[in-house]
Amino acid sequence: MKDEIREIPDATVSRLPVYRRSLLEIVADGGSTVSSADLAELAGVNAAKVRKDLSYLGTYGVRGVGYDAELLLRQIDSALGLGTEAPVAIVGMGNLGQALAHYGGFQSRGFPIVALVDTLAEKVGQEIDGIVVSHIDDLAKAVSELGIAVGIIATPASAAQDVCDALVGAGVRSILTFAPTVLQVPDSVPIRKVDLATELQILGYYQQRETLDGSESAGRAG
Amino acid sequence: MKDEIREIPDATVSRLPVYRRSLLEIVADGGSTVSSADLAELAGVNAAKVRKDLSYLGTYGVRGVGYDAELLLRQIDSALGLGTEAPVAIVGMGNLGQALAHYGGFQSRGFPIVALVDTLAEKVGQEIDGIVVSHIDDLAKAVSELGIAVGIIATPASAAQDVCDALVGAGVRSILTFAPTVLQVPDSVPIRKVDLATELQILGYYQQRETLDGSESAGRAG
DNA sequence: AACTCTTTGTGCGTTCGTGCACAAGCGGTA
DNA sequence: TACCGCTTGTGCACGAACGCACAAAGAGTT
Repeated sequence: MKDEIREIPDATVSRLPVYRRSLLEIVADGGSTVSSADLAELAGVNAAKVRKDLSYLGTYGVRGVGYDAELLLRQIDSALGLGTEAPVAIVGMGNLGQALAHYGGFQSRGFPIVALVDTLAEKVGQEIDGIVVSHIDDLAKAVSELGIAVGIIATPASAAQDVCDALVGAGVRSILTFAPTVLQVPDSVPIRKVDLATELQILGYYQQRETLDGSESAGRAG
Repeated sequence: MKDEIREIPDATVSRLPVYRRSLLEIVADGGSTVSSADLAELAGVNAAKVRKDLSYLGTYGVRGVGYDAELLLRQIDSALGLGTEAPVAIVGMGNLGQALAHYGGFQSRGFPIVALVDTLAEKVGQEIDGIVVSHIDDLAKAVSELGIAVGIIATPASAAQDVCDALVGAGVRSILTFAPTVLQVPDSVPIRKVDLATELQILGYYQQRETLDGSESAGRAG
C-alpha cells in the first residue's frame, strides 16, 4: 500500500482514462489479454507510447503475450483513485448547470451528483433530477455531510472566483470549472478547466489553416 | 491577405482564446494599452510566454509601451478566423445536446446554433430553443443551406462515429465531440474532444497524489 | 532442450514547450 | 540632441514528450 507513489507524467495521466475506456470495451467483448498494438488502435495513439505509459503503472505485461485486460484495468483504476465513488456538487443552476445535473455520464462512471447549489433564492428549493437545490451558504455542511470530493463550477465567469473560494473553503478536494475565466486555487486543490467557446475558437484556427493552405495536419483532439 | 500563414505552435493556439478574453476585459474597462505582464497576470501565465506567443502573430507591440489592446484583439481574432460568425449544428438531442442547445455561451461568442439534429423520430420535429429538430438524413441539406461550419457531437459513444462520418460527408469544416470515444476523421477536418468523465478521472489522479504525498503541484487546467 | 515467434520494456535521438535574461528600441524629458 | 526608464522580442539552455528500434523474455513447437 505504499508502492504506488510513482511520478506519472502529466501527458500519461491524461491518456489513462482513454486506455481505461478501451479496456472496458475489450473486457465487455470477452477479451482477456490485449497487446499494446490493440490498445493503441483503440485509443488512437502510438503503440510504443502505450507501452511506455503503462510502464509507469508497474510491470504488468507479459512479453510475447500482452497485458491481462482486467488486471490492467484495476491498475489504472488504482492509479486514478477510482476505487470508491467520488460524490460531486454542481454549483450554478443556469442552463449549463441544469444540463450537467441531468447528464447521466457522471453517475454511471463513479461520480454521483449529490448536491446542486445556487445563490439565487428563486433557484434554491427547486428540485432538479431528484435533488433539491441548496444555497451556497450551506455548501460547507453539504460537503462534510455528503462527503463531496469534487466541485463543478457552472456559473458565469463573474461569480466563478467566489464560488471557487467557497468550494475550497468547504473542503472540496478537486474542481472542474466551465467558467471562462482563470481561477486562483491553492496548490493542494487540483483544477481543470473546460471552456466550450475556447474549443470552438481553437478549431477556428485549424479550420482556417486548412482552408488557406491545404497541407497541414489538423488540430489534436484533447 | 496572404501574410497570415505562419506556423503558430499548438500550445500557443490554445492560449490565444485566453488572451482574447483578457483583452476583452481590458477593453471593456477602458484600457487602451496592455503590457505583457498585465496580460500574463490576467491569463495566468508567464509574461515571457505571452510575448513569445504574441510574436507569432506579428510584431504588434511597442517597446517601452506595450500592446494596443484593440489592435491585438483584432490580430487574435484574425488568427482564429473569428471575422465572421461560424454557424453550428448540434447532433444528439439527449440531455447533453439539449443542454448545449440552451446554453447561451456559443451564440454570444460568434457561434450561433442554427440546427439541431437527431435520429429518433420522437425527437425530430420537436422545437428546442426556437429551432426545430431535424433528422440526420437532412443534415447535408442543412449544412449547405445554412452555411454550417462546425458540428457538435453530443450522442452516445456508440453512435458517434456514424454521426461523425455524416457530418464530414455533409461538408462540416470542423468538429467538437463530447462522445467518450476515439473518432476517425480525415486530416482536413480538425476535431477536438471534450470528455467530462475523463476530466474527473484525471482530477482523481492528482487529488489522490495530493492526499498521499503532500508536496506535488496540482494538475494543470486545460 | 533448442528454436521460433511474438510482444514487452526501454535507451536514445529528436522535437516541442518553457522561461530566464538581455540587447534592442521607443517615448518622454531636459 | 543626449539621456533615462520601461517594455518588447528573442537567443539560449533546460526539461518534457515522442516514437523508433532493439534487446530481453515469455509461450509454444518439435
